[in-house]
Amino acid sequence: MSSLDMPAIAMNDSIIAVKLSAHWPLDRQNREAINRLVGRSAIPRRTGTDLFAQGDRLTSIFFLLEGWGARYKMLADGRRQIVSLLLPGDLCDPFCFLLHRADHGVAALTPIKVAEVGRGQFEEVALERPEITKAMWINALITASIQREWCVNLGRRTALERLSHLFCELYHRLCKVGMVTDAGFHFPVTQLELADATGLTMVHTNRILQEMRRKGLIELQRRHLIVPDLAALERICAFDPSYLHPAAQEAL
Amino acid sequence: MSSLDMPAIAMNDSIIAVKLSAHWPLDRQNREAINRLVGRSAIPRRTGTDLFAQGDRLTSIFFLLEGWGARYKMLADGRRQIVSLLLPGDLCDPFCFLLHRADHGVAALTPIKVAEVGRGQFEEVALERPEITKAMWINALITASIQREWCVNLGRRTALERLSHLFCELYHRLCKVGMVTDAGFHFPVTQLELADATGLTMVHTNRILQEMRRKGLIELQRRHLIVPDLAALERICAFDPSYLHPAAQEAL
DNA sequence: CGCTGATTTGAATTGTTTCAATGACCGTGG
DNA sequence: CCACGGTCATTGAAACAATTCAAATCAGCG
Repeated sequence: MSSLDMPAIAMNDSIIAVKLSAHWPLDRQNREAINRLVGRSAIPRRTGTDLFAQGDRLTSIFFLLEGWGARYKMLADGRRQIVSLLLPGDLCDPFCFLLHRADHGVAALTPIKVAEVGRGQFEEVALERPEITKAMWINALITASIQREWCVNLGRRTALERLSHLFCELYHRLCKVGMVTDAGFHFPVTQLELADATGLTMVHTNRILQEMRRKGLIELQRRHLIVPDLAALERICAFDPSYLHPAAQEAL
Repeated sequence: MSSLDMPAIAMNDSIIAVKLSAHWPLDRQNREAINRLVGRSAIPRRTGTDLFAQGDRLTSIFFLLEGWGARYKMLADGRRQIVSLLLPGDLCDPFCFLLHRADHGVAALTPIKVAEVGRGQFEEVALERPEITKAMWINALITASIQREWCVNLGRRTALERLSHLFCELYHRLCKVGMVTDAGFHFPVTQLELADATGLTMVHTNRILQEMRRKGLIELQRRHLIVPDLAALERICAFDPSYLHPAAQEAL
C-alpha cells in the first residue's frame, strides 16, 4: 500500500541512512558516513525508561533504530501530554546539545535500540558533509510540520477525529519504513498513552475506541492494529497526508 | 524585567542579527552578512493578508521585521487553528524551500514588514557561514520547543490556564525584543484569533477574559495589554519559562 | 495461581460549545 | 458632523462533549 519509490540503496544501509536519503539524495559516501556515525553502537533501553528527562543537560543526540518512543511533558499536578511519537528511523533533535537543557522528556514505549552520537563526532560530520546536513534540515522541517498538525488535532478536532487522525498518521509513517502489512501493524501504545497523545482522558479514549471498533474503522487488540478500510478512516478526519511531505526531495 | 545580557552589538544591526546573536555569539562580519541578507528590502503587507498560503510552493524564506503574524491551518469545514504567533525578529522557516509545498499559511495580524530572501542568496550564506547556520539551528530548536509547549497548552490545560499561559509566553518573548514597558505592551490579537490559538470558541474566550479582568490578572483594552502582577499570572498556569531557552548560548 | 498493569463499565458532573441576538467601536463618505 | 457599514466584543439559555470518580473485569507473566 506504500507508494514510495525509494532510490536504490545498499541493503546494509542503516535505517537512518535510508530515511535521510528519502529526504534528500545521498551518495554512497554520504550514506556510509551516516552508517559509521550510527552503526557503532545500538544501546538498548527497557520499556518505560527515559532516554532523557526534562531538565537534563544533553551532550549527544539520539537516533531511534528500533522500537517506539514518546516525547512528553509533565505538568506539576501530574497531567501529562505526549507531544510526539518516535518511530524507528526517527532522529531525536540534531544539534539539541546547543540548548541549555532538554525542555521535554523522551520515554521508551517498547524495548528500544538507539544510537547515541556525541557532539564532537556529530558536528564534524555536519560540517564536512553539507548534503547530510541538508537532509537533516528537511527532517527537522517535516518534524515541525507534524508538530503543527498535532496542534490542530488537539485544538480543533473532536475525540473521534483525533484518534482517527493519529491512526492515519501512524499508518502512513510506518508505511514509509516498511512496517505495515496487509495484516496491519504492531501497535504497542496503551490507551493511557493514546489519551495523553490526543489530549483526552483514558476513559473517554476507551469509549471512542469501542465506537470505532463497532463502526468497523479499526480492529485493535493485543497490541496489534488492523485498519480494514483506510479510506473510511481518512474520511472520518478528512486526513490530508501532505503535511508528512511524502516526497520532500522533489521540491528541487 | 528582561534579564538578558546581550553582547555588545552595533546600533545599526537589524533585529534579525540581534535575535540570532542572542542565540549564538556572532562576530561583526557574520552580523553584517545577516544585515546585508535582510536589509535589502522591507516588504509591507496589510493586516489580514497572507504572506503565503497552505499549498504554495516556496522559493524564498521570510524574516519578520515589524508587526505580528500567525501561522495557521484550516480544516475543510472552516475550523481554524493558529499554530504559532510570529513576533518581530522571528524567522519563518530557514530552508523551507526544500519542502514540496507549504503545509500551513502565514497571515499578517497587523500591518507587517518582512524581508524576503531568495533560495540562492540564503544557501550561499548558509554554506559559507557556519556560525550563522548554527544560530539558525538554535532558533529552529527553540521554535520546536515552543510548538511542543503549545501542544501541552491545547491538550492538557483548562481554558483559564491556556490563556494565561499564552499571555505569559508573549510577555517573555516580547521582553526579549524590548517591546514590553511598565505600561504593558501593544497586543493586536482579536478574541477570535485568541480563540483559534488556544483551541477554544470565541464566546468562551470572551468569558474567560472577563474572569481574568475581574480577578485583576490582566487589563486588556483597545489592543493594549497590561499585566499588573506577572507572578500571579504565572502562578495560574504554573508557567515555567525554560522552554523558551532564554540563554541558549550558555550551553557550551 | 496470584499479582500487576490494562481495559471496560456506570452514573453524575462540569467545562465548553452552540445559537442567536445585542452593543460598542472605528473609520469612511455623504 | 452624523449616518453608515463593518468588525469586534458581549450576553443568555440550552445542549453537548468530555471528565470525574469509583469499581469491576480482563490479560499477561513470573
